[in-house]
Amino acid sequence: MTRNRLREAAMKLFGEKGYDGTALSEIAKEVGVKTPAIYAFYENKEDLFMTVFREAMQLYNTFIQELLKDQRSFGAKESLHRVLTRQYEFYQQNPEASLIVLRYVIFPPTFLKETIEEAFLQSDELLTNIIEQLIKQGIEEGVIREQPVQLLVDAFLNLMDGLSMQYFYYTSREVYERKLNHAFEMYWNGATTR
Amino acid sequence: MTRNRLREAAMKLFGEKGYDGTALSEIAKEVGVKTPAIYAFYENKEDLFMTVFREAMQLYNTFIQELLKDQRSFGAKESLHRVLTRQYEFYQQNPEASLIVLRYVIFPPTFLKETIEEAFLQSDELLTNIIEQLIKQGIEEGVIREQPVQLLVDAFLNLMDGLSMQYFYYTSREVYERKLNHAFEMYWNGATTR
Amino acid sequence: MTRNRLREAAMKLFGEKGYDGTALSEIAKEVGVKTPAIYAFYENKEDLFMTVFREAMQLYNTFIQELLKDQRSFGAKESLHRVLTRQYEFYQQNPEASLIVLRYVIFPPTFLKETIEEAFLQSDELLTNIIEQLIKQGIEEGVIREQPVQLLVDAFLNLMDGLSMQYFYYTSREVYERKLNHAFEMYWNGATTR
Amino acid sequence: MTRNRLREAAMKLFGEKGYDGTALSEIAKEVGVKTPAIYAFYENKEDLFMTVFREAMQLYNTFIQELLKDQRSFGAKESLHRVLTRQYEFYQQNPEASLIVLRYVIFPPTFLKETIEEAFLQSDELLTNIIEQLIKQGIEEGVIREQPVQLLVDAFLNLMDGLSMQYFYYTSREVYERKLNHAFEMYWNGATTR
DNA sequence: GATGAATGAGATTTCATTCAT
DNA sequence: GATGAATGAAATCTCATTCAT
Repeated sequence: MTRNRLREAAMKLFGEKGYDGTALSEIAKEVGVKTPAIYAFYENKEDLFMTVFREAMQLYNTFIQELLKDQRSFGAKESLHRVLTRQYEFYQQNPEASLIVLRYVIFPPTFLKETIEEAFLQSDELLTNIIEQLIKQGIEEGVIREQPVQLLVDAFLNLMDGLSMQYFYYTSREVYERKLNHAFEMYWNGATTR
Repeated sequence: MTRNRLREAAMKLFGEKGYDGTALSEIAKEVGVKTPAIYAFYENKEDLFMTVFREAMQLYNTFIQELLKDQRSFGAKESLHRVLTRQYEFYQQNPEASLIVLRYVIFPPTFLKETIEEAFLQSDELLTNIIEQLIKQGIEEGVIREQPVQLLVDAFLNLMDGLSMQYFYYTSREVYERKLNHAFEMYWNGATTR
Repeated sequence: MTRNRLREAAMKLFGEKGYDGTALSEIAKEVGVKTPAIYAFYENKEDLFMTVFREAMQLYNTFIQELLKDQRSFGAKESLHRVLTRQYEFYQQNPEASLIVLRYVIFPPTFLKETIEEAFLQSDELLTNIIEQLIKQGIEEGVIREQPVQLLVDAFLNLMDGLSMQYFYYTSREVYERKLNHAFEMYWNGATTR
Repeated sequence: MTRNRLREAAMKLFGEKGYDGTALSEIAKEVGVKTPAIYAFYENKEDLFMTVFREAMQLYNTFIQELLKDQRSFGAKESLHRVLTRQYEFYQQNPEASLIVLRYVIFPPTFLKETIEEAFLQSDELLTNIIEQLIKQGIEEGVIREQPVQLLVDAFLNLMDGLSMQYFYYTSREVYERKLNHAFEMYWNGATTR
């Protein structure tokens, strides 16, 4: 139990204050335990961090893999829009994991720059594939205008990245939802046949 | 001189390794000076950081203000596209300042969360105004289809944010330029009259 | 144990060399421990000092309170003389605590001027009351000549203060005892009926 | 000029905050000059302190020597009382020097314990002599009762020491003057023929 | 599993002092 | 005389980590 509570506290604090900005003692205190207790479960700070990061990354990966299941059930437009809302839901339901992923993908601590880049490229690739399929589906369906797939994919991924950043610095829910819908609407305007 | 070289070294290191991850001794060593020399020029670590952050923020603000000058000289489409390429140039020409702004706007050290948020909201507002004007101009010119301005603005800002994030984790120049152009093309498809 | 030994070493060194003149490393070394060990028991230097000062002050207060118990058992003359000898004994048996009280009552470190003044005024008041009672007792007994009580109290307290100072700069035992007895004899000459 | 202003600032600060508690930079700032300027006039911190201490000690010595001049002009009672009031005046007119003398006679910094003890014993001896003469004069005059001179001297010096201490921890003027007069009155009661 | 005690390494900061200008 | 720049030494304090219990 303590093991998990430590991991959760670490996830929260590493996300909020960063790896160097978080002392093991803070994590221990959050759990109501003394610092050395951490070493009963984790080899050292790095190990705890890696555990946390892996878990966050895995949650994120799972989320992306689940995007696959939805696919064929809806039309392309709804599917793409759902990708955005589900990303949004994921952020809301896993705020700490999301923060970790975002933070350390952009700003990895020196000692695991490479590990993180690899881990992330994988899920980035998977996501790219999913989007690509949805778009192809849309083209097949005739709702998306015939045009280079990469153009549509790049733009959509860009849209997702923009929304990710905005999620973490605009706190207001309404503002964010408006931005999400506006961004998608414009995208769809550009993508759709008319 | 030393004062400036310290500031530059600090900008580089705070950007790369974060506030807590950067020791004053590293900054001093980079400049070829002993740690206490820093205190001849800056009150303490926080002061040095704030100086660095303010400078970076000011460079960024200046960049945004200069976007204004371009405005009427081109058509709306070119103007908007130029906003993106100039942002790109700014990142290339001021890689350290950009990194600082991006990093600390999203992940401020606890002790200056508020200061940073304020500072950033200002330039965000200015940027929003500029984009809004360009879009209105485009509507007047008849090249942008009549539709709610906020829709167009939100989507464009989202696009810029997406590109900002991508700039810092896709190192390849070609990939980035492709993404920039694709994102803009899709945007313009959605915005333009046809 | 270490906690107490640190407190004792601190009491000794703070008394001898002053707050600013004593490095935590000296205190640690005296106890045979490394400096950071101090932080396992005391929050910081100030905390250690305050602990030490409070303890010294409390020893002193206890000493004063115990003066009360003696009271009625002897005649006024012997009682007053005993006050002096017991103060003397207290200094001898608690040389470090005495030094701390004396030193920091007169020369408090800036950061606790007020705390110390308050703490001291309390015991000063108690002492005043005790002396006052002894003197009234003496007047009742008829051994002290009828005269304003405050006159007798002020003079006696002054005498005690004088002896306190002298205790710390005349090291010789004989000299001190002579001075004590002379001072008291003269006092009594002035106080007594004849 | 700067030399003197530095000495004055040092006297004030060394008196208030102690040798270790006073940074050269504070002294310099008080004078409106940068720290290294001090080294144009004084070899180092110790030198500055010793200059200050010597000056204070010399003022004190001068004061004691001037007590001699008064001597035969008044009766013994008035002379002795004048010793106290002049000591009081000295404290009032030279608060900083007095504080220095008092502080470092009781609590010398380790590096000049011996120097200070010597310096002080001299003036202590001189003072003792003066008091002794006044008392002998009083006995000759017949106003002081025949009794061992040392008894009277010890008691009087004790009285002076008590008043010195009290001067520095009772701030109120009225209280101090009352205490002075009361202490002397009692002393005189014990000393005088009746 | 958990903790108290302790430490080594190192971080920030202060300060007396030097030196070239 | 005075200062700006710099430093060595050292002080306070933090923190990850170890180890015996």
